[in-house]
Amino acid sequence: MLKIGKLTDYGILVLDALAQVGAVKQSTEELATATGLTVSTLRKVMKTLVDAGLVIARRGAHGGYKLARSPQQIRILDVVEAFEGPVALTECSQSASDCEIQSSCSLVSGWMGVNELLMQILSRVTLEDVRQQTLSQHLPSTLLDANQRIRLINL
Amino acid sequence: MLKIGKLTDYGILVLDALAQVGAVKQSTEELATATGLTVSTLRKVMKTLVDAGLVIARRGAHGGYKLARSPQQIRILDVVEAFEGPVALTECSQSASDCEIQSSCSLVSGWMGVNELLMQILSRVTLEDVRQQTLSQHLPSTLLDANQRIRLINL
DNA sequence: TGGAAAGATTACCACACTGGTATGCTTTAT
DNA sequence: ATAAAGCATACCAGTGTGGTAATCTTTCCA
Repeated sequence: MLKIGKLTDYGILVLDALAQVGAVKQSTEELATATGLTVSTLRKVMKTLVDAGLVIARRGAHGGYKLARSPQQIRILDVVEAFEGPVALTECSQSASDCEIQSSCSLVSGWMGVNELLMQILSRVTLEDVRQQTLSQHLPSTLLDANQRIRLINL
Repeated sequence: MLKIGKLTDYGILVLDALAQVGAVKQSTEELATATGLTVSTLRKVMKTLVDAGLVIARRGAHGGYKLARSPQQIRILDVVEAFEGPVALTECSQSASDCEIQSSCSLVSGWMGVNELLMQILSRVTLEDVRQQTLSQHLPSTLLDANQRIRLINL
């Protein structure tokens, strides 16, 4: 399935909600109703978002959350890495040292390339792109045919 | 971490081993020693590979496995989908109907775009690419800078 | 034609991870 | 001082993954 976790998805959801209201601070309660998440779950999400520096929190009375920077400056990669850790398709792409299966090591650099490609994609898509749904319009599947592989890779 | 499962990794490993010997059939035992996997684990991997039509099996005495087609014709996407099922970053990208959290639905088409992008990448990288490690040479990270986002997306 | 070689099928289990929830602590404005 | 609000921690159930074994079926060949 190659999926991201639900928490990551929730993270985007929250960021979207925060982007919607601009610079206004939002409390946990407000975000809960805006996103449909429970307060408990939200807390966990917010912690990750704050730790990653994507959201700024203000404690105490009249506190709340707001985006640390504009939606155009928030890369999907940042969000994914905040929740899932470093993008590493295989164990080896993460720490090249502790390979259990020796023979697989010959393939490591091949996987690294794929990994790199995916990261390039995720780092080029921003929260704003996802919010505005611009990607799907720009990407009819007929637009890219098999001949364009080299161009895509060499860009 | 956004990782693929170990079994998927093993799958690539096996395909690599099969590619190495060309048209010669390989038995489970031979593949086990070639890959460093146990026979039991291999059996599970082989079933998936055969079911997906990536590998052809011949039963009975003097049986064995061989690639169903050339490494250039085996897309990484095929392998990933064989082991992981359809690529779907979020639940919604898979079946748009059963959205639990209503508000998230506004973001679905945004995610679909990202999903589509990833699939495009994975469908353009072949087993041969990974084996020859051509990707990493073609992809110094300096080659793609932030300005090229639009070009990548519109390609 | 029977036995050996080889793949196919099924089932089971331990472990880790994810998602969800609750409980209590610390900070800050008024 | 007190209430509002975020922070930290811990716990638990369900699920998925990876690993392994036991048994069945097919095919070749002596």
